[in-house]
Amino acid sequence: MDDVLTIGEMCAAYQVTARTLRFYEQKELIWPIRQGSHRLYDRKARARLQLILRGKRFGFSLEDIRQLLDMYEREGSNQAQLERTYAVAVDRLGQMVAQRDELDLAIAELKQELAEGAAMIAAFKAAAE
Amino acid sequence: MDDVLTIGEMCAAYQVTARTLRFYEQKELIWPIRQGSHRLYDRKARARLQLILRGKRFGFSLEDIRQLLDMYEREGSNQAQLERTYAVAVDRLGQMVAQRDELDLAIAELKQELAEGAAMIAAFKAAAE
DNA sequence: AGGGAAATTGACGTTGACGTCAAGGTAACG
DNA sequence: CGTTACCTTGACGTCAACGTCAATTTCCCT
Repeated sequence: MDDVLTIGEMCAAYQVTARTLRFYEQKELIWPIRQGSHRLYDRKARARLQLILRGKRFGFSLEDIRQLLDMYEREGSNQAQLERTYAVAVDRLGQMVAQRDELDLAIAELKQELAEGAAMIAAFKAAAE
Repeated sequence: MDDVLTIGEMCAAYQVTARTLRFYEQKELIWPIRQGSHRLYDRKARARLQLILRGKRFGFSLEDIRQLLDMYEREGSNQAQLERTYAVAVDRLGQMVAQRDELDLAIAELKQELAEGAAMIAAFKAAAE
């Protein structure tokens, strides 16, 4: 109990499967310690996993996340890289807002159709002649 | 010019590729007229395509759309089927709302991080130790 | 020492919605 | 009649993010 978790404990703790953890490792998103052939996840690895899961909630792809993590792992205080990271985040935010607006629109439309009588029914009826 | 469009004209008119149209046909979403081996899209086919594209904007899967279209093509005024269609739409609306709420939350979080200084920067720095 | 639980690597499978050739058929224009 | 543009079918490829075996180790407990 040296502040490291086995893969099974990680699964329980973060609600992910072992396959997922190995997959992230293969994709170079995380590097657990090796004790023999077994994996052990220390604080750093767990912090990275948290960020990965967080990034996913924000809708970043795993590749986006890898790049973001890499930028910081490599040369944290580099101003240029810092700005690029910021830009990536702003960009993603823009996408998210756009996506939400579209979704809002679609929701409003669908709601109205449902209110107007019968879902897409009127529309579908029209198509069926 | 008998109120039918060739596949190429359809592509231009609806901003889809020929592959997409053939794919929809293969999935039994649309049935263009055949003139020899060539396809011709009449008003009905075009109406169906519009509905398909519309359904996609609502986030329905092609399979959902096929089922919805089928229900109405087959026996439009069947009360049971009508209710099932309605239920599908309500269900989908629920999903959309849930998705939007999640998105709103994520947007708020990301915005705050950006405001707090440096995107996911603080977080990523922490992970890099 | 034995035996079940937990881990390992490797490799192929899945899902959805098409993309991308390849190898022709056909139709319209001059 | 030729050529060029458009169309056809068929089949395999792609992308993301894992799932699902299978065949072995390795660990922990009694």
